[in-house]
Amino acid sequence: MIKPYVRLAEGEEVISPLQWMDGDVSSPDGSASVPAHHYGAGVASQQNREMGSEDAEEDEEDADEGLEDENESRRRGPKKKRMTKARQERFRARRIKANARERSRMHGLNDALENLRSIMPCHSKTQKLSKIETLRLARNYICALSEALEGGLSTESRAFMETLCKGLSQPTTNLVAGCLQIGSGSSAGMRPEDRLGVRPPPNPLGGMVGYTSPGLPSPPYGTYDTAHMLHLRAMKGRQSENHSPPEYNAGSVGTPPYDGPPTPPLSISSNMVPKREPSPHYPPPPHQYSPSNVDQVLYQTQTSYDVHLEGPYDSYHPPHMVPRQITSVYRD
DNA sequence: TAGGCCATCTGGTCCT
DNA sequence: AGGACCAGATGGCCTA
Repeated sequence: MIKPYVRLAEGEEVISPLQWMDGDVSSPDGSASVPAHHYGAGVASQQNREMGSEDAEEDEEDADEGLEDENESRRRGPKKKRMTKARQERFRARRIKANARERSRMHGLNDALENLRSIMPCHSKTQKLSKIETLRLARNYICALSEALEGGLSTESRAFMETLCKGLSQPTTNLVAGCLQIGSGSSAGMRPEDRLGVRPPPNPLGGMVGYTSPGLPSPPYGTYDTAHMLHLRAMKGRQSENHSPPEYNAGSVGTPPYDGPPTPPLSISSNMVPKREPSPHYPPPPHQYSPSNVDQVLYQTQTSYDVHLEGPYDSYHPPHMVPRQITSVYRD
């Protein structure tokens, strides 16, 4: 199937769906006619409504003409300019340019997000964090590092991990936990391009082989929130040191207290321990590769989330979202 | 099939 | 007038 949205290479010409609709070109990728609606965004319908074919527009104009004249004397403000053909052309050209700019703006935004992903404590090219999770993790990372810098938190502590994982979906939490676990372990068997980038915090739990608990609470659903604990700790720290990160200053002006998404609490006891039969992807056949920490982490990430949630998934983070294409990590 | 994520188009608003 | 930014709408892709 043809992908309607393809990020163009530099210098590649952007073909507008407007041109497309006019039948100027066959399709963006040069292939045979792809329906205009493949450009999404209700483009076809919206365009028909707002710009549409010249004929449709002229007809509409004619139809509105009477009404306009009738109301013209009563209406305030500048007189609406008649949509001449020339104006339509200009409008169309402007719209096409604006679309291109918007595309490139969004690409720039995505590039920046990609840069952000690349410096996250858990970075993998094969398992991309979603935009929202990237931002949340970044925020947590900054907070965690701030606390570490200010001496209030060891990068090897559970609290660091908790701060890092606060408000993240469980799959992302698993991934982060797994990455931190790998940090002190070997990366044998990993492809360079797939290596999970592990930054400052080494294994927060002292290099345990079987990472069984990220140190997150496991209360009954809805009765406990790590944010509370962090908040309390921060409050306590502020009393003694008075230099908590802004986020934890309850009465601080500016950044409001962070209300994480309604992610169900995590289960300490079983968060990273698969409880069901191994997936067909793990352990791997010996002739393909030998199991490594990465495999275990990926396997755990794949298999743990659907058995450890104690409450309903929040609507933003169903368990399947974050570990995308995870099974393809070692496939050629 | 549902739901999340994503890219894109679009019109509105603000600014230069 | 035109560009940047934003949010809403829409439809495709992907996974469970």
